[in-house]
Amino acid sequence: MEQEKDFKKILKDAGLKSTIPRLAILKILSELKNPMTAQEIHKKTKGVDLVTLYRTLASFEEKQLVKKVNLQKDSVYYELNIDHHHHIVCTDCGTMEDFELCDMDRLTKKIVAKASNFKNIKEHVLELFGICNACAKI
Amino acid sequence: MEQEKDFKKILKDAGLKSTIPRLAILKILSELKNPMTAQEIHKKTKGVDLVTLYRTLASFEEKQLVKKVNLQKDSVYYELNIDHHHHIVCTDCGTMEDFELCDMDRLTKKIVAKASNFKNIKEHVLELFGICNACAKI
DNA sequence: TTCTAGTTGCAAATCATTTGCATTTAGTAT
DNA sequence: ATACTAAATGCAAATGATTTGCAACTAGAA
Repeated sequence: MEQEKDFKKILKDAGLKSTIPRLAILKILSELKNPMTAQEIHKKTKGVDLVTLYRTLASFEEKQLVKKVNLQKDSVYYELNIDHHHHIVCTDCGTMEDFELCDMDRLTKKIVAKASNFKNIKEHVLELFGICNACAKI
Repeated sequence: MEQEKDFKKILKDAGLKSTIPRLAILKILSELKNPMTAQEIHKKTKGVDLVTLYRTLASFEEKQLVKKVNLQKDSVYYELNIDHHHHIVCTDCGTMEDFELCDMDRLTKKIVAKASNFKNIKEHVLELFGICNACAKI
C-alpha cells in the first residue's frame, strides 16, 4: 500500500498531522468518481465521527486539498481539488460528467473590462445542467 | 399605484392567486438591487410568515418568476428571473455587481461536442468571485 | 352569494452543519 | 525511547435554514 505514504506526504506538505480519520477520508476522496456530500462520504468511512468528517473537510478545504461544489442541491458536495474542471449534471437522474474546457480567462477579461467595481477576479463557479442521453431517450 | 396591477397580472399569468403576501413579496423582489436570502426578504415584509415566504418563493420559482442564486454562502439567495445575468461577488465585503456577457451558447456547444453523455444542456450556473476595487485599495 | 381549491399561519419537525468540552494522539524535543 | 504540547477527535448538545402537518382563511370561479 504505497498509496498511504503518498497520502501522508500530502498531509505533511499541507501542514496537517497524519491521523487515521484523515488518511481514511483522503483515501475515500481519492477514489470518488463524482463529488459527494459529507453525509455520503461519512457512510463510507465507518467509524469516523461525522463531526470529525466536517472538520476534516474544512481543514482540507483551507489547505486547498479539497473544494466544495455546488450542484443546486440541498447540501454541499466535495471533491479533491485536482485538475481544474466543471460538471454537467442531469437534472433527471443526477448523472454527472466532468468537463475541462471553460476558457474563463478570456471571458473574465472581457467581463472585467466592462465591470465598474471589479478588476480582480480570483475564482469562478461554472456548472451545467441538462438531460443526459440516457434520460433523453426515455 | 399602477404597479400593483402589474403584479396582479404577473401572478395571474403565472396561474397564481393574488394574495396580500404574494403581492408584498413581489414588490420587495422587484425593488432588490441584489439577490437576497429568504431571511433578509422576510425582514422586509413585516407580517408575512417566514413559512409563507418560503412557500411563496418556491411557487414563484416553479413558475419561473424567481430564481435561486448560489453565492457560496450558507443560505440560498433569490432574485427575480428577468434578463439573464450573473454576478461578481467580493469575497471580502460581499459587494456584488451584475454582468450579462456570458456567451454560454458558444461554450456549451464546444463542451457538448466533447461530452459523452450529454447533448442537451438546459441551464448553467456561472458566478465570479474576487476582490472589489474598494477592498483592493485597502 | 356560495363553494372549493388554493393559501396562510402557527407549532413542531427535520436536516445539514457547527460548537463546547473533556479526552486522546501525532510528532517534536528531550 | 520518553515526555510533552499543540492539534485532533468524539460525544452531546446547539444552531440555523428550511420543511411539514394541520386547522382556519380567502380568492375567484360558478
